[in-house]
Amino acid sequence: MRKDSRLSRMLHVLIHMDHLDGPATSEKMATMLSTNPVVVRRTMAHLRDQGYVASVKGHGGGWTLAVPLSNITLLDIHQALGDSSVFTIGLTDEHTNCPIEIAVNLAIRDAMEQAEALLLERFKQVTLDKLTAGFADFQAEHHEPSPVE
Amino acid sequence: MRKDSRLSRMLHVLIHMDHLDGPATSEKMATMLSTNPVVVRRTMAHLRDQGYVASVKGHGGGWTLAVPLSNITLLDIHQALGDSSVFTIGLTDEHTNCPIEIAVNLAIRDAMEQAEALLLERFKQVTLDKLTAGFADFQAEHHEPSPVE
DNA sequence: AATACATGTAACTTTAAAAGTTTCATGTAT
DNA sequence: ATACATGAAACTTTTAAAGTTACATGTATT
Repeated sequence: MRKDSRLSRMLHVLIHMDHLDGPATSEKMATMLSTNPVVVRRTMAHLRDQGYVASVKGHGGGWTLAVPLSNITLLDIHQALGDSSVFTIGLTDEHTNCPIEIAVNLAIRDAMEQAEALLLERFKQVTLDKLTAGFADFQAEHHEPSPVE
Repeated sequence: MRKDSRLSRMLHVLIHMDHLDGPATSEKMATMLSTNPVVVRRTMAHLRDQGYVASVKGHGGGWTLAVPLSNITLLDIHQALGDSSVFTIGLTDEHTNCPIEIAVNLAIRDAMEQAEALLLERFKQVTLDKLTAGFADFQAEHHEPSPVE
């Protein structure tokens, strides 16, 4: 089953973006993520729709953070990507009238809902600025002026 | 992403098997699950390998429970199916040397491990006999003698 | 105005793992 | 001998993310 690595990728680039002065192009982000610019634009579009980043077309354009990292949680990004089911485990036909099947699905669903609630709660507790808080290097480089172009 | 419905399906048939006198054939189980006998045998093979069910070839053969439902938990079956990752969320290249990517993956992995631990703990607390404990009907029918063939 | 650059988007193909299918070998009561 | 049932190999199908190709749209720069 193919894994959804969008959350991991987006968090990665968002933090890098915070270390840049100018906008980041899809091309550069794609190189950073070992992927394609179209995949980057497609995924970043979700974050733009929720107001976390902004995009500018044309020469000198690209993507910039619209909100400080301290105001963005893992949950925010997870939900911005469209909170599809986080589990590979699925239930069988939910329109069944077999009491056994209903009882089985109820038990599995209950456990999954509790686990998902915990996952989202953990995601909610972490803002993006905290992820690299342990790395003094990154905090020092943070917003350091540098020549562009 | 295609969901893994094996756990749901196997729990369903295991409980039905407990209500039967003779062995259940892959054919009958497939009909019950709206699928194919080969899919049933392939999945049931995992449970047989772990000793939860037994299979008998030839005329009058089929599948039978090898352990009482009260001795089987959801976790047992989940693990018997091969405890692959329960999340659709994946991490990016784990062999990276980018500190940001490492920090991001660490945070996501940490949350997922906690959530998975809770899921498995919930699975562990439920034995299969408890799933239909609320249905007096099923308990009454339980092991009732009935003519076969 | 022409050009180079960058996003926006449509319309595909590829990928991975469960699920589904076909076919036949093997084993076992009657 | 026969009918029945599992075991297993060797496929195809399914699903959504990922990857790709191609082009339209918009915007600084010269």
